[in-house]
Amino acid sequence: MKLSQDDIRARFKARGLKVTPQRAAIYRALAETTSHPTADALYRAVRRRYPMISPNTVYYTLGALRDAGLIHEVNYWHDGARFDANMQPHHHLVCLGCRTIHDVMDAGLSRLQAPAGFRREFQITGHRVEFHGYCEACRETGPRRTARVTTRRSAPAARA
Amino acid sequence: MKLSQDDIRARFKARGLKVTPQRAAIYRALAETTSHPTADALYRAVRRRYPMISPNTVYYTLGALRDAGLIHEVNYWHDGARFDANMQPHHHLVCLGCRTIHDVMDAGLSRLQAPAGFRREFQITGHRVEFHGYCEACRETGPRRTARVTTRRSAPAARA
DNA sequence: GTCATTGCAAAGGATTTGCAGTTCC
DNA sequence: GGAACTGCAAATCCTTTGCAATGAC
Repeated sequence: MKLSQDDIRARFKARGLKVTPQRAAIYRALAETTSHPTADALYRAVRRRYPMISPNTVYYTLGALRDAGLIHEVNYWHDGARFDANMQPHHHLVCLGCRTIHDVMDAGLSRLQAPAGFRREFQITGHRVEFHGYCEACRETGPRRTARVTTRRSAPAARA
Repeated sequence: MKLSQDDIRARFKARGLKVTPQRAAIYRALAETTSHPTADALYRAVRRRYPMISPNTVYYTLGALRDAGLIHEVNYWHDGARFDANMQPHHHLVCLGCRTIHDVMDAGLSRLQAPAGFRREFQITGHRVEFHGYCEACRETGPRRTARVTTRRSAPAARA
């Protein structure tokens, strides 16, 4: 989506974000692609126009935009591959507070289909449903967020 | 799930995997938890019983178990946080070949509900559906796999 | 005996931190 | 003026690689 400088300015203001050239460039780059880039890819992209920009700024900014509700972090599970020996079809519920992952067995969810258009264009092999929410213990604490993007360091050690 | 040494042996054999103590320990640790641990968490867990085990072995073994179909890699998207400026409710289709992510707008998918039991126990804030498959270009090549676990290095640079 | 598997050591690379200087409001 | 933001440099830590030794079949 093409955005004017004023569009961006207005969106930032509406969320109480300071407007800086770097920040606008990062948001613009993300808004104009549908490729779901990583933070690093955005860093590289924006650096073409702002060679001085630092990784720090990109990571910090993405965290700020996310917390402001201007962008989505598509996958919270980027803290490393996660494994599961349960081979029955099932889905997951992730607590956004403590990041615990619960198994959801539900036959109905396993019968979902992608829209017809995609079924023609793609060979669909499966799907997965991920519910998000808060467990009882985390209900009051709200989302676990830092100013930065990732949660790797603060994720609880999985008990295996 | 509790597994006897023989169970494990049988499962490995059935898939043509060599049986080694380390390998069995890794699989056992994963089968006995529902916590969806990371590779690193499993490394730490198994190391308690096999202090000599190397990270290499754990990563290598997880890749082998996954390729053999004995375990699932729950989240392929562990190659870093990915972002999206599209704030309308939507879902995703991931090509398992080239890792491209496509947006799927479908109102029906957005109305899914978690099973009642979970709705009581959790405060559900949303959900996400992720379809997996192969785009036309990748249809013949099959899954992109290495012996190892991650795909970080080989993921295509997102165009932003 | 052969080949997959393992351990060790070291490299790689994305992400994070501290901090000082700068910019926006 | 003050708080938020930025850049720089360095550290961190998970993950990967090369290679030689080992062990399963």
